[in-house]
Amino acid sequence: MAVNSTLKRRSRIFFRKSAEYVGKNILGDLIVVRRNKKLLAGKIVETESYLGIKDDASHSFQGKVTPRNKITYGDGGFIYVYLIYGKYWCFNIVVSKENDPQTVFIRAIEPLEGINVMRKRRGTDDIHKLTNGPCRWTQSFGIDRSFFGKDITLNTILIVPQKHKNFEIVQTKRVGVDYARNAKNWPLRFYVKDSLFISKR
DNA sequence: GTACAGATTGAG
DNA sequence: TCAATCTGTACT
Repeated sequence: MAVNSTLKRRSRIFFRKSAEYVGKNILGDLIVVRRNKKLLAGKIVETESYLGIKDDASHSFQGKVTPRNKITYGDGGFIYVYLIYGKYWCFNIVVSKENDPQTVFIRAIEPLEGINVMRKRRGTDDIHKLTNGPCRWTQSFGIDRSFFGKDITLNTILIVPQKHKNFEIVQTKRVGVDYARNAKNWPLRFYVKDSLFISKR
């Protein structure tokens, strides 16, 4: 995979679908980041969907708007990153259409290219600990506030669709949202069955 | 201006 | 099991 090549990628039309649809259908796809002549790539193996206004685990529950989450009310296909615990970056793709603030949270990746860069950034050689968590893979891929608002259909960061997906999808409740009253048990976490690269629990 | 929670991680 | 670490948000 060359740094400057044109890659087939998921389009605006795809990201205007629902969070459940996108969350399930990007499993097995590749995520590619190309910056500073470096190419990093991996297979998406775990996602969660957040349904927005009706979802009390979502940052935009009941139509709440803040400077931080405003972008989730915009068009699908843009990136929403936020800092958590003062040190980690969480990565989301805004999906659906304007004024419907649904998001897809990417929780884990299987590393494919740029593995030595990832090892250096993470400070470990263990390939299973580079990208098996929502803030671990962002660290490996160098995702930070500079990605906020980026268009995921352009060239810096993009999703490459894969045709042949020979795996089963496991669907469970989401991680770390027990504070949600109604939505905490909604089955909106999706992962590739038997993948060695999903987050623990 | 102050207070405080947090879609996690890593050490113990 | 539990503290790190600091921004965004809500409050005075």
